[in-house]
Amino acid sequence: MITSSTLSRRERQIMDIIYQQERATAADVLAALPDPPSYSSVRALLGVLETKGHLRHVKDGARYVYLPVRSRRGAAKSALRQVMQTFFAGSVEQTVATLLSVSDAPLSEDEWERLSAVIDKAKGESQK
Amino acid sequence: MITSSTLSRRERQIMDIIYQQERATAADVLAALPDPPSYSSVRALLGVLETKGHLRHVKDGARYVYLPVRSRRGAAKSALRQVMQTFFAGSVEQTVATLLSVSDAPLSEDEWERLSAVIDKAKGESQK
DNA sequence: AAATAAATGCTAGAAAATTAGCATTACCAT
DNA sequence: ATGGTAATGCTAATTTTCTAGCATTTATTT
Repeated sequence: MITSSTLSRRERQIMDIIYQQERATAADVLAALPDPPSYSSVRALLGVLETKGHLRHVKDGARYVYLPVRSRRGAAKSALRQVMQTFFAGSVEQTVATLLSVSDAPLSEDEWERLSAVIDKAKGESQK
Repeated sequence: MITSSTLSRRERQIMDIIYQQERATAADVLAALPDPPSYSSVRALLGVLETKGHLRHVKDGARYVYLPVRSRRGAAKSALRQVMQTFFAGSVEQTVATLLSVSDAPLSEDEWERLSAVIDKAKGESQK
């Protein structure tokens, strides 16, 4: 299985950037990397990630645009599951509670509404 | 700042294990590591993590029990923030929605209750 | 079509992470 | 107290990761 814990430090940084941007060229990745290495290094790492099956690329004119092989949603679920297991002993409740304390700005009335709606909807789904 | 993206692969695995168990000896970590290396290797890595300031240890009889320097809650918040940024463009709402689809077993009536309570409580807090 | 710019393919070297071994020290049961 | 067990300290070697350079190919512009 492709779990983030098999990725090296740079590989993980790059995967995060590409998930965040959905798609990215070598130059995009370079621009977003902390302590950026050379352009060559970035390309080499993208090649490694492609070989390992985490990325694929499409051509856009002269250059490659890299895309994650795994869907964003799938990767997100794994990541959340991982955090939930590591820090909250698998408790959805605790995880949500902490999540609510994480956002920078307090949520607006509207956002609270939508959040409640999300919960109700999920609740409905689960009881079908 | 201590962000998980500065940790090497093994270091990250070890930190996860220790956060999950709250505290752990070298033997505990070894037992929990995937593709476990030798006992010596684990001890060496624990030493590195301690030098870098991520772990500390207390003595328990003959051996060291390692503890995270950073609080579990603090580390959890960072981890969640990171996932939220990477996969959900910072949207609490979307993150919660996905989180609800992650748990293995469907939530019980009771759990839904508590979840709603968590939301209401957080909502109350934010409006003080 | 040619010149230029910008991308890739490939290879090799440097740095960091990971591993293991051996000597030594600390604990515990008898 | 002492013999045995189980831990640590330290060091060195291997492996993996990370990096950069140069040759080549592809696209674009004039």
